[in-house]
Amino acid sequence: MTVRELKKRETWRLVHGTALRLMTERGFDAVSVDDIVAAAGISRRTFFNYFAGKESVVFDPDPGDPELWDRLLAERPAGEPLWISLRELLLGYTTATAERMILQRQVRAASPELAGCSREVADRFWDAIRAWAPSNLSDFQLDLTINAARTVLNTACPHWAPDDGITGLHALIRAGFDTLDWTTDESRTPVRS
Amino acid sequence: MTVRELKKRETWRLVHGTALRLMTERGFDAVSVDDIVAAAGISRRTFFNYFAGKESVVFDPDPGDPELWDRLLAERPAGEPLWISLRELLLGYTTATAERMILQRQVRAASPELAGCSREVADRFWDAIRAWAPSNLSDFQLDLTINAARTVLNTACPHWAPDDGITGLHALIRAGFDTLDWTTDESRTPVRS
DNA sequence: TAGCTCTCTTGCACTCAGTGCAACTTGCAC
DNA sequence: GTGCAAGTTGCACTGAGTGCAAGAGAGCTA
Repeated sequence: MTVRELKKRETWRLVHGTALRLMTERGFDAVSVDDIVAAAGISRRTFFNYFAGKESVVFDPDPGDPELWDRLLAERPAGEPLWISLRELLLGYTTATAERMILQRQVRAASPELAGCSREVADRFWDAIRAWAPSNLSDFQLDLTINAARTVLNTACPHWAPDDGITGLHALIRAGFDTLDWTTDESRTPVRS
Repeated sequence: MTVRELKKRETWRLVHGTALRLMTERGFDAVSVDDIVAAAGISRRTFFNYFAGKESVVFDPDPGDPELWDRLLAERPAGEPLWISLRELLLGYTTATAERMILQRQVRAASPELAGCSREVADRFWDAIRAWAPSNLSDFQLDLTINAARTVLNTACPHWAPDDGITGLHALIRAGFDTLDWTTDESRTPVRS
């Protein structure tokens, strides 16, 4: 890891942390990009080098996350039903990033304007899963299965009281996967070979 | 229907139609609000009286839709499993608004920038459904069920070739509801009494 | 360590979305 | 017709996001 890469990662986390702190205090709309860059001590233009927009600062994955995704995907045993894999991936991811999940939840609590914004977990994570998932499904069915998992998380988050800690979220995720479970019909349970 | 209400409805449809035509030709980002109001012959400020933002002009429900929702909800027989009701509601809604669905699909085809924007059917429609749905479910399970139906539609739309007409979309919706079907386990099939 | 190069940062000027306000116009009721 | 309420418009403003060109700093090589 070169000095440059290290600095970039540090700056990313500085800006990210600063922004989420301010937004937890005042709400998303009440914090301008100028507020963030002033508090973080960088220029306005640099902010947009790191983040495509103001929403990205809340929802983009940590620069270290792709490594985590690879590890989580590698841990899934061959032959596991896809629906179970998805559940375990989400549980693993939310465990490893519990601190961020709670922060994001607090920003949302302070920012009703973010309501319709389902991006709890980065798109790129779902893309990685889609590329990894078994191919014995049509494109449509694969997208549908993955989007259903996404929906479990997106539905669980607003019902989650972050005071309960990350285990509260986990309970909702498990309940959601159980509710939508379609592994009861063995004949259409997709599995990785 | 007073003259005022009639004019409002006409203006709404004029602006909506003009905007979607321009966006189909050039793409969402390449059409500015100034372009729309110039083509529709209204003032910039009036545009924002009708629509909360540029996205709203694409995704807001037609002023006549709430009437349609009421009719569709009233048509569902008592005792029908919720999952089936949701399927039929979506089929009914997309049939009645086929023309708009196709237009929206074309705008999306011309506007990759709208990709992450799952709003095929207005939030207010889902709110109406949530208020109507059976109460023998926890809040979480109800939200999850409704969001799962939403996910079927949101997943179906990008897989839909609008050249196939609305029946192409219907086939995908049916297939999606079948894939996620959890009425196979009778004991947890929610039903309206 | 001097010098070259490539990356990242910054300031500036610009476009466009969205809002508050006050003046004006038009439908509607009495 | 007069008066009120609803709808429209122009204007001036804030804030997000972008293109560009100049400058600062990292990293490599001799």
